[in-house]
Amino acid sequence: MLAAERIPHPTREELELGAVLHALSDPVRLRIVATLAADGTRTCGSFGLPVTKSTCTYHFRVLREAGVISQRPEGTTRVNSLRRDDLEARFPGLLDKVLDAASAEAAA
Amino acid sequence: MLAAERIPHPTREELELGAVLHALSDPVRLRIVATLAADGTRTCGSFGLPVTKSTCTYHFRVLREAGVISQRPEGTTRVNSLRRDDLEARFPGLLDKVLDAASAEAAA
DNA sequence: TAGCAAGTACGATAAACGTCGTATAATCGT
DNA sequence: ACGATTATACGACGTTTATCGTACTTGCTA
Repeated sequence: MLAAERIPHPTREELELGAVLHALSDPVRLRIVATLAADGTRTCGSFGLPVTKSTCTYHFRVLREAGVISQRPEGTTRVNSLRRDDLEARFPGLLDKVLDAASAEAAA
Repeated sequence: MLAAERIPHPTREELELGAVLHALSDPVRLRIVATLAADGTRTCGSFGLPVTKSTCTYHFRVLREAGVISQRPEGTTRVNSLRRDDLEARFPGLLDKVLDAASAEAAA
């Protein structure tokens, strides 16, 4: 049964600014995105997030449904990656500035 | 009674990315910000927003408390303006990219 | 094949959000 | 002094959000 093969992702054209900004406005999710930006692809469990597994699932789903990340099943895990190209195509420069802002804030 | 003279605004240093992104993630508020960006300073009532007055008050308050706009009482109205400089100082380039993204989305 | 590890599904819950309506305050004109 | 205008305050309301715990599924591996 390869049902998990079909995890729904919005297309590039379907990306909505409001949903993206909302997805990025949560500290846990912003941390996921920043980690992913620095470090390529990661499984869900490898982030050391201060929340339970089910809450993780929830946050990854919010990010995926907003089109910020994509998830690909691989064995029992899911490999996450940033949808840099799609975000850049739809909202040029936005992701980078958010990431800059996040590290600027962390440095303060 | 000049109590209304002291509307609380966060300082530049107090701006938080999460709060700013959340403030910008609502369509009504994003429209307020876009209008303000295009048009300098405006009173609350002059936006033609599709919500009641009390909801307007609410949205302007969210934007002000996030540090996105400032409000200055003037007669019976409040004059709103974007806190461009503070946002730019704290999160360089962010506001412009969000505004670009908003108009890109509107054009699609 | 039996167990383990990684995630998901689902239900519960408390808090926050966006909206409204009504009532109130502050200021300007007349 | 009065009314009109502009906006806030407060309470209500239904919805969404972020969180958890428990139960389940899936695939690897010993």
